[in-house]
Amino acid sequence: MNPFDAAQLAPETRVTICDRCGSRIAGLCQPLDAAALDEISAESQQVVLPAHSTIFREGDPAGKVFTLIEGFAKLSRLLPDGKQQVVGFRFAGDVIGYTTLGSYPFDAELLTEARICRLERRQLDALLQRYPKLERRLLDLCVQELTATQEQLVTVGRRSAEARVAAFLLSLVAAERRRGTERQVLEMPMTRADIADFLGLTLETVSRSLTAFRKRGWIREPLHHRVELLDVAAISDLAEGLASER
Amino acid sequence: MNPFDAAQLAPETRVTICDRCGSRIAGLCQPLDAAALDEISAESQQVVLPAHSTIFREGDPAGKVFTLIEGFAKLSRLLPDGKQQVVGFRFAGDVIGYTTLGSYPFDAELLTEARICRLERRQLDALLQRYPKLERRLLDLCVQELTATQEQLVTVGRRSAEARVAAFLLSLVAAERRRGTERQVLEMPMTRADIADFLGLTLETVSRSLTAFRKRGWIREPLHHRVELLDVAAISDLAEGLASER
DNA sequence: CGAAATTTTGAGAGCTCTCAACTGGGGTGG
DNA sequence: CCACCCCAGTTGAGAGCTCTCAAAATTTCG
Repeated sequence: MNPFDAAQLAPETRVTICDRCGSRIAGLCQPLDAAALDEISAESQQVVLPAHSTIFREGDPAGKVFTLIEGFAKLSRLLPDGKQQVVGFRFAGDVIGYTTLGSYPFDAELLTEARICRLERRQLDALLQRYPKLERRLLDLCVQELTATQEQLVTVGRRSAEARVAAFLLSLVAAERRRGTERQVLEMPMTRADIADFLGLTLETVSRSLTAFRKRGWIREPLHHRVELLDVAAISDLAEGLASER
Repeated sequence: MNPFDAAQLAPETRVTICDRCGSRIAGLCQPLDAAALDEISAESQQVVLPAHSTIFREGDPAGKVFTLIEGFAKLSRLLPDGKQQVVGFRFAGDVIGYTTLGSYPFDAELLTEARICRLERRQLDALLQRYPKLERRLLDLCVQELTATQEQLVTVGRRSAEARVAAFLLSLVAAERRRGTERQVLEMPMTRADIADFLGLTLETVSRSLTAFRKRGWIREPLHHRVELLDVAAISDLAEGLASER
């Protein structure tokens, strides 16, 4: 099931370099010097996986840690009754699957084809011992994730349907900015259902909200899985809960 | 405003011991040896604050880190339109206000009178350098918080009103267990409004749910701010989204 | 080109919110 | 000491937002 266990890693795809991960993006290795990068590179592997691959499932033993070099991923939890809650989307540069728990607390699936750097958890732990800066970096990333998740809790708990979708669009802009590239047309590889499961809505409600934004001239979807924000101010006001007095 | 800046700390309240924090509860100092405890004790202070004190506010410079020794606290964020989202409750043993960001990302208020251990952030950072185990401990705590917040996201995003209240009651049991003490009658110092702001509901809906549980014989509220779960199985089933086939 | 998946749109139902009134307890001031 | 007020909680009725169910339109992909 797990593509990493499938031993289908052709030598060509097993690039042994990870020192480019942190070039423009804020990856795990960012604070490391050249020597440390060499060491971590020797122990990590890069692989390219097709869209919709499963990186790991909730409950799997948390034996590996991943960094998304290129592409998009979705982290989600499943309820007993089958409903899904997306706990976050991940973008190039993000670390996925680091936990001090024994098993992963959520599913991680790719939304697009992606390049991923993977590292054995016990090798990472050894590196943490050797490079204290790395542990600090991990802590920083965890605090950021925690803050983002709390922000998402505010969105889901206290905003109207349209305000949630507006906040989601703004989070795409923030992620784009975090990656350094600031394009007009954003990539939005998630389906309406993914967005709905992230925002605590149904896919129909998400669709209606996006249609409403389009009709108001706030957004444009020039291509499938692409969106351009034409009126960021209006979208921000809506996300903040201010009536559109504009 | 901030009680810690008010310099009203009488010498009596400035106990310089923190080495009892981690006795039965899982505080920050848990992994430290006696020597380290002595050092951290010298640099931290214990204070007792009355109920409803503000520990810090969202946006305040994050200059101190707190450990709740005894009592209950509420962490919340405020939306521009005045609505509040409680991002978590904190119990004895929990660390509050550690962030790598420059300022606190939420308000922290006491629900009850509480004993708190406080430490300058820069002193903590110095300790982190000296005791790597401490940094590891902080990372563990952050991962735990993150996992709990994601679980809360599932609750708020995907469960019905009664299921959310049921999940909240179960989280009280889990917190009680985490503290080591396992009593029948749980302390529940939060108001209906606090619970509502935690669950993304209104206080009326929370009240109606609790009344329904009481009428079904699932819970009992022998005193103000106390609750006893009489039918944990039924409450669990409801929280899981299973219809009460029981 | 055809099948499957995704998205859009519609109509009605239902869950939760909003607004409101009432109750009970605790503190305060006359 | 007691009346009063304020706050927390409860309960009720109606409104509204979002969900559910359904079908059509559109896009993707084999």
